[in-house]
Amino acid sequence: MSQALPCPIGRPRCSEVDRAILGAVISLLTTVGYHRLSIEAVATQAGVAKTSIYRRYATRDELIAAAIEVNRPALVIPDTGDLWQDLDQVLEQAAEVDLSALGRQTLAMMLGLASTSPRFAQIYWQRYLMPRHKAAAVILERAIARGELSADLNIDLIFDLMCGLLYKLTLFPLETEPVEVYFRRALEFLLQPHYHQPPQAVEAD
Amino acid sequence: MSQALPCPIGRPRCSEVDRAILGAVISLLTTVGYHRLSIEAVATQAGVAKTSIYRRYATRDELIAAAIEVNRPALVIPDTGDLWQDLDQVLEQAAEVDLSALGRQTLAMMLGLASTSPRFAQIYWQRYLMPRHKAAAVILERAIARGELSADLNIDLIFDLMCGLLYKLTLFPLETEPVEVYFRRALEFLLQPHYHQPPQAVEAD
Amino acid sequence: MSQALPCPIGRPRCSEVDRAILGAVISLLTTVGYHRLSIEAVATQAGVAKTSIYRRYATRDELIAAAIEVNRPALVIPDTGDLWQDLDQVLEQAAEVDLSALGRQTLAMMLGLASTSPRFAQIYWQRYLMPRHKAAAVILERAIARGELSADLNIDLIFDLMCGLLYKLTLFPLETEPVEVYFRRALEFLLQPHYHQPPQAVEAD
Amino acid sequence: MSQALPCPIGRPRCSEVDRAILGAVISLLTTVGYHRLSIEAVATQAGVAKTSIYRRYATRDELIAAAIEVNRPALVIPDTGDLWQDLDQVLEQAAEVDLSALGRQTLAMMLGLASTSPRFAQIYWQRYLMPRHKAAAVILERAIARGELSADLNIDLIFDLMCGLLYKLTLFPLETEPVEVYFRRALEFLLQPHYHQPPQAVEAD
DNA sequence: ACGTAATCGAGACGGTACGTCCTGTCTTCCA
DNA sequence: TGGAAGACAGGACGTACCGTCTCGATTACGT
Repeated sequence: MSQALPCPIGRPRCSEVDRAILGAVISLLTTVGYHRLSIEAVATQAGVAKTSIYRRYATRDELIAAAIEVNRPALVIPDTGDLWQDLDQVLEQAAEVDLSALGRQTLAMMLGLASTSPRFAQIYWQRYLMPRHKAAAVILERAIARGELSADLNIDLIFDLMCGLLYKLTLFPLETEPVEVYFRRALEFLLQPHYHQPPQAVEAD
Repeated sequence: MSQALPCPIGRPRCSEVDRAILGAVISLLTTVGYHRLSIEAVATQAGVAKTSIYRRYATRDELIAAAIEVNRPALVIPDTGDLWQDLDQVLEQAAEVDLSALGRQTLAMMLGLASTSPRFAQIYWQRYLMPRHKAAAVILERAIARGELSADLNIDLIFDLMCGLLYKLTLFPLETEPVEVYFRRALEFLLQPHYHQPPQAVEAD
Repeated sequence: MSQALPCPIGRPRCSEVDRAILGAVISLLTTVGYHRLSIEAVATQAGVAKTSIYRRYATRDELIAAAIEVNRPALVIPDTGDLWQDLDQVLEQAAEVDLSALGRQTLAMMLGLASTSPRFAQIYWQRYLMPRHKAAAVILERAIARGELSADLNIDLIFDLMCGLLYKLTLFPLETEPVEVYFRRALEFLLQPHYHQPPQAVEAD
Repeated sequence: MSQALPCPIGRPRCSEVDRAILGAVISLLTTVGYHRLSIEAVATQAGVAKTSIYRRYATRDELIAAAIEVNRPALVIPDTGDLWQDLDQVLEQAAEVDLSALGRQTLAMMLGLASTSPRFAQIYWQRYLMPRHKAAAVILERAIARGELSADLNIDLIFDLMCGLLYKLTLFPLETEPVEVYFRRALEFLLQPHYHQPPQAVEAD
C-alpha cells in the first residue's frame, strides 16, 4: 500500500530519534515492565520530545509493538537431514529467544495483550506464530518425506500443544528441571506414536 | 493459624459494602475490561467511598483478585466409573467456565498478570491450577486402577499440555471447529498411546 | 446556663482524658501550628479516641480555644505607687506572655481567627483584651489621682495604639532593637503630652 | 537581574488562564473566605485544569498572594501643599482599600498568615507596608520642609502606631463611631506635640 | 537565495485517576 | 453511660500521565 511515497516534502525524520525511542522502550520494558511503561518516561529516557513519539505511533501499544518488532530475532529453519538434530536446533533457538529477560517479558506481554487487543493478537500471530508454525511444518514434512515419521501426523495439533506448553511454562516456571529438557521430553512424547516401522529408533532419549 | 479472632474491636465492616465492591468490580471487568477498570469507577458504581475500598485492598490487583476469587466456580470431580464419561464432564465444566465472557476475561487477565505479578501467579496457581491438576490426577488414576489406562502415564506432562492448549486457544480462538471438539481430539491423541488392551506392553518405558 | 447539672447519670467523664486532649492540642499548636493541627493528630497524640474529642467540643476552634484558655496566664495589676514602675511591670508581663513561642503562636492565631470567626474574636476580646484594658485604666487613673498625669488623658485611644503596636510587632518583628525598649519608648511618647507639671493646663479639653 | 528573557522556549502560557485563575481566587476569597478556599474549587470556577494552577503556583498561599497582588490598589501620594489635606486623602484611600469587603478579608488574612508563613509576611511587608511607610515619610517630610511640623518627629514610630491601630480596628471594629473619624483623631493626637510655633494651627479639626 | 513544508525541542493545556489524609458521623464492644 | 477502636461517606490534596496544542528553531526540497 502507498508504496513508500518517494517525495517526502518537508524536513525528513531523524532516524536517530527513531532508534532512541525504540531503544528506550526496550530498556523500559525490561526494567519497569509493560504496565508501568509511560510514554513520558520513554520521551525522557530517549531524550526526545513527546511530540516526536506521538507523531510516529498512534497508541502506546503500537509503540511497544514496533519496539519489540525490531528486536525480533531472525528465525532460521534448520535442515540437517535428521529429525532430531533439526528439532534440537529449533529448541535451542526457542530457548534463546523465549527464556531471556526481554523474551519472557515480551511473551508475557503478548499473552496479556493478545486477548485484550485484537490488533496485538494479530501482530503476534503473523509475526511470531505463523513463521514458527510454518517452520515446524517444514521440518516435520521433511522428516515424513525421509520416512522418519508416519504421514498421519497432525502437525497443527502438535504445534498447538507445544506452543501452549511454552505459554504454560512461561507463566509457571518449572522448578524441578531445566525447561529445555522438559520441552524435549514433551516433543518425544508427542512424536513417539508416529515413528515409522524401524521401531528401534524409539529408544533415543 | 490465628483462627479468625472473633473479637474484632471497633465497628465491624459492613458486609453489604463488601458485596457492593466486588460486584462492581465484576461488572466493570466484563464491561470495560481489566486495563480500564479504575478504582474511582468501582467506588462510584458500588455507591461506596473510595476509602472503603482502600481499607480492604492494598492494590488494584488485590481487589480484582478478590473479586474473581468469590466468583470462582466450584470444581466437581466426576466419578462415573468410566474414563471418557469423566473426561467429558470435565471438559463440559471447563467449557462453561473458561469460555464464558467473564471466564475468558479472567483467564486472559490471569495470563497477563501472572508473569508481572508473582502474587497473582501464586493465586492463580493455588486456586485454579492446583485443584484442576489434582482433579485430573484423580480421574486418571482411577482409570489406571480400573485397568483402562496403562500405569506409565505421565500425568503432569499431559496436564501441562492440555492446560497450555487452553491458553493457546484462549488467545487465538479456532475458527474451523468448536473448541470443545478440538479439546477432545487433543485428549484422545494424548491418551491413545496408553490404552491398555495388550497388558504386556506395560513394561515398555 | 444549665448550671453544671449535678446529676450526671451514667459514667462520669474521665478528667485524665480532658487533660490529655488539651495537652496534646497545646503541644501540636507549638509544633505544627494552627493550620496543620488536625483532630486526628490530637486524638493520636493524646492517646484518646476521636469520639472523646467530638463529645466535648463541637468544632476544632472550640477545642483550640479551650486549650489556650486553660493555659491563659494570670494577669497581675501592679500597684507600686509610681506610674513608671507600674508600667514597667506590665511591660515585663507582656513580654513574658506575648513573646514566648506559644505566646506568639497564640497571638498570631488569634489575629488570624478573630476576623474569620466572630466567636473567636469574642473570646479573645473578653478573656484577653478587656482585662488588660481594665488594668491599663486602673494604672493610669491611679496616676491621675496621684497627680502624675493630667486628667484629659484618652485612655482608650492610648490602649488601642499600644495594643495595635503589639500586633504590628508580633507580625513584623523589629531587628534594630529589643521589643521591650521600643514599647517603652512608644509609651513614653504617648504619655509625654500629659505629664502634669503645670496644673493649669488641665482644663483644656 | 535575568531581565525577563524574551525567548520562553515551549508553548507560552495562556494569559487568559492566568486571569481566570486569579479572578476565581478573588471571587472565592470574598464568598467562602480564606480557610475554605480549595484549589479544586478555584479550578472549577475558573474553568481551568487543576494542573494549570499547580504549574504556576507551588502552594495555595502563593496562589492567594498572587491573586491579591494583582488586585492591589495603586497607591497615590498626595501633594496638596497642606499637611492635613494630604493626610485626609491618605485616610480616604485607606478607607476605600481596607474597609471594603475584600479589603478586610485580605487584611485579616495577611494578619493570620504573616506569622505562620515568613513568605507571606515578606510579601505583605514589601508590597503593602513599605510603600505606605514611604508615602507617610514623604508627606510628613514635606510638611516639615514647609515648617508645618517640627523636625524631631519620629516617623517610624508614628507609622507603626497607626499601622497597628489599623490592625486593631480591623479585628475589633468600633461600634461607637466611624473608623475614619477615630483614625483622624488618633493622627491628630500623635502629631499634636510636633506642631510648630504658630500654635493657632492646632485648632484645625 | 527563498519560500514551503515537515520535524524537532520544549512545554502549556484540559483531563482522569491515583493513593493519602482528614472530616464528622456511626456502630460495636468493654468497663 | 463513657470510652476505645475503627468503619463509613465524602471532600480535597498534590502527583503522574494522558493525548492535544502551540510555539520557535531547524532542515530539507523545489523553484
